[in-house]
Amino acid sequence: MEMEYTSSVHMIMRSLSDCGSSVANGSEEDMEIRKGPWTEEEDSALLNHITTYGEGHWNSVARSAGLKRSGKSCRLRWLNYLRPNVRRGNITLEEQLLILDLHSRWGNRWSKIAEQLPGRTDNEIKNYWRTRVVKQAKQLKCDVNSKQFRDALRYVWMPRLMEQIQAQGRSTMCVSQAREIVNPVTSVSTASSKSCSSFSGCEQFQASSSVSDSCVSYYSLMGSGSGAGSSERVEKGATSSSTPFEPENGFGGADFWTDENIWFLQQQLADDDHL
DNA sequence: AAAGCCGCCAACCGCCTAAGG
DNA sequence: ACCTTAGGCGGTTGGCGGCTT
Repeated sequence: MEMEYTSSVHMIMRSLSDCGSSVANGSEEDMEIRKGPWTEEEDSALLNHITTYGEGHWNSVARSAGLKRSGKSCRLRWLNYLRPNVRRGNITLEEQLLILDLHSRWGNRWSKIAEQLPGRTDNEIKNYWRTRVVKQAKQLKCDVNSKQFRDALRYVWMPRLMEQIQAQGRSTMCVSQAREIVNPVTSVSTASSKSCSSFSGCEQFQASSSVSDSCVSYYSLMGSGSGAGSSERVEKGATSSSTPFEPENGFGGADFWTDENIWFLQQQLADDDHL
């Protein structure tokens, strides 16, 4: 990989010197930096260039690919869209669970979280968090950073998510593993309505900590760590993607934050207030 | 059918850090 | 040691499309 990168750099430098004169003699107009949505032509120019010379040295890439874009813009377009194995479309329940869990551990470290979800970009995870989770926090009149909301996520949402995952009839091995770790005494299927009916008294969860570990191991168990091998690109608006998680019935992409679940959580928060 | 609203997401912006001169 | 540049990251925004009235 490292060697590949080095040789790519070399090739870029060479291609740069090839087109250097045209850049040097370019008019002011040519130097204008384009902004806004990328065109198909730009995409293919960037893709072709990276396919040939490799990634990195983005300012050089922008110039030598003949793009009137900033290096940053090229990098972002590559990472978030053109890169092979980028997955777009609905975040699966399992991914939601993992995001919630990792966020509880690492906070807004989006790129770090994204590393644990192969094919997902930090941008997508960040968007998910802001458009779904933060929205729900507002709806619940909670500060997203408050202990109350964090506890709600950990002791109510996450077990509920696991229930729903289980309800899909998939990943039973992992869910049972997670159940063991989350609550060695009480099964999660009852946890959401009993042991998690109040956040107080759930300290043993914190002590035993980790849904995280189970999530991560779950993810690798399901084979996502391999990079999935699928390099198809999903066009804007498309929701399908061939992921190890996606059930045939399409439920995997379903939004967990349903009215029913919000109502449920509100009940839990209300109960908690009364204690 | 049209207008207004809202949610989602692609892309930009600004800041920070590391590397190189 | 300092300055400059590039890359990376998180926050923010603008536009598009779908939904509601």
